[in-house]
Amino acid sequence: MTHAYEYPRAALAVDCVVFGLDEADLKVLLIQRKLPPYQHAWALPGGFVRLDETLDEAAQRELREEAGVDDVYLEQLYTFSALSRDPRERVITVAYYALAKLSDHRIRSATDTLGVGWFALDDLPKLAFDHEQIVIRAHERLRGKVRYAPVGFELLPPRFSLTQLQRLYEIILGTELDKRNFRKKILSMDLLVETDEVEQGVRHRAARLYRFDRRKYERLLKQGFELSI
Amino acid sequence: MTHAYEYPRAALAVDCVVFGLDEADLKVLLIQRKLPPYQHAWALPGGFVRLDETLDEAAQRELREEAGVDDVYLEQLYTFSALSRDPRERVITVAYYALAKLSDHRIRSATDTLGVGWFALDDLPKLAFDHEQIVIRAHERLRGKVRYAPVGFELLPPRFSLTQLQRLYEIILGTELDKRNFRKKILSMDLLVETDEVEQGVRHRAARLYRFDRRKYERLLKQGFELSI
DNA sequence: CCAAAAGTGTTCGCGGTACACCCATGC
DNA sequence: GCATGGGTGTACCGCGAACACTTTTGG
Repeated sequence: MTHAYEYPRAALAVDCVVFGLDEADLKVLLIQRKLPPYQHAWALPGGFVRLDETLDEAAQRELREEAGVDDVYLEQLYTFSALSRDPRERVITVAYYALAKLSDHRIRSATDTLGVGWFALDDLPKLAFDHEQIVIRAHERLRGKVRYAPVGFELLPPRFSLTQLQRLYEIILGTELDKRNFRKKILSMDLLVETDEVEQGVRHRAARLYRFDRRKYERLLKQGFELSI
Repeated sequence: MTHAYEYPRAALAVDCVVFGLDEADLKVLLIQRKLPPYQHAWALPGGFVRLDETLDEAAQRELREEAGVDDVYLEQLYTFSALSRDPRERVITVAYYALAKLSDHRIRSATDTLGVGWFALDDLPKLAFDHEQIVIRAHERLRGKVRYAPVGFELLPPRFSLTQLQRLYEIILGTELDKRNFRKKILSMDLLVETDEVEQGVRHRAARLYRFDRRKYERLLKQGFELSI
């Protein structure tokens, strides 16, 4: 038997919502489409899945090829299947979201795109296909996840100040947090290690830098510890 | 243009983990395969997606056709894409999980299955394909979700006793709960309405029955209320 | 009257929250 | 010396946790 199923098949794609964080905003990486449909419109990086790769691999490949993004935290989000989400034909897309350290990425445009850019989440251009919905879903997931899993660190450099970390939570959760309470809580979890470095190039007192102790977190996880912000 | 993409395509399927709850156990609905591969093995209900239906529709249709299950809470879980998860050819499957009221369902077997049955989650037979992994993932999701969303009620009859509800949480979370604390907490949320009915046919004091006030829950949600068990 | 489960309150300790001032540094 | 953000402690309150006995009902 060569085919389990001989009916016409939908095409299968992946699309990625790559988040990045700067001083003030959560940003999303978009590419500008070179070809129809939605020619010249901004869209999520993504493309069709090949027969010899898993979905995770397809997502990573597309990020690399289309945006020059590599080595990011990547997680499957949801599979979108509305009947006419692609005007050409039936295309079902498995959406992923990724967390990138903005500073890391010399993002670049690829051959089948016009450009690549970071856009503030609350000021996105009009997007191709159902990509706006996908971004909304990704944001919801990130908001939920950041509270009980240590994913926020993926958006920060390896060494960061407590103020940076607090701002991360404030931006993602959309709430203000009390500085003293935040520090007490975060430090009491005992998952941050104080380094001997301080912030550079600021014109006020430099903040101490910390790093996240992933090993310790994994150890605590196995003992039933549950992170919660 | 008829095709966005002319390369060979993976087949796309859906598979459903249907949970049900009895006095003592969380159960999963399985069907016995009539045809190869994995002939006679137990498997999740599921099948290939048609071009004219969304994934949600495909999942509902398969549940109806293969197991006679209708009108259940259904939620997309994860898309599985390991290269040789199906020995015939490349098949990617979108997994769903469903919550059914055990009493409701006169489950029945369909023409391309040998039988249908409920199996205790911690005593499953060997399953076809990667279905065991899918079940594990579904269970994790249910455990997580039940604590901050009112999905447990989907497993209970419309009117239930507090003891039934407590047992539900104990079974899903795998922990014992204190009766007095549980009642205090649940009732303080003010989401259960006391009915004037009591349990029938027990040979001890009959428990009062409650129902979940979904309207009120939706109203509170909009006001920023967050359920938490 | 006996077995079985329903139903009910109080105490204690911890963790969340509210809140304001001094300190270090660069310019 | 001034502007800017870094860094710190305490008091209060509410919620979760621990814990045992009486009541109701059917058989």
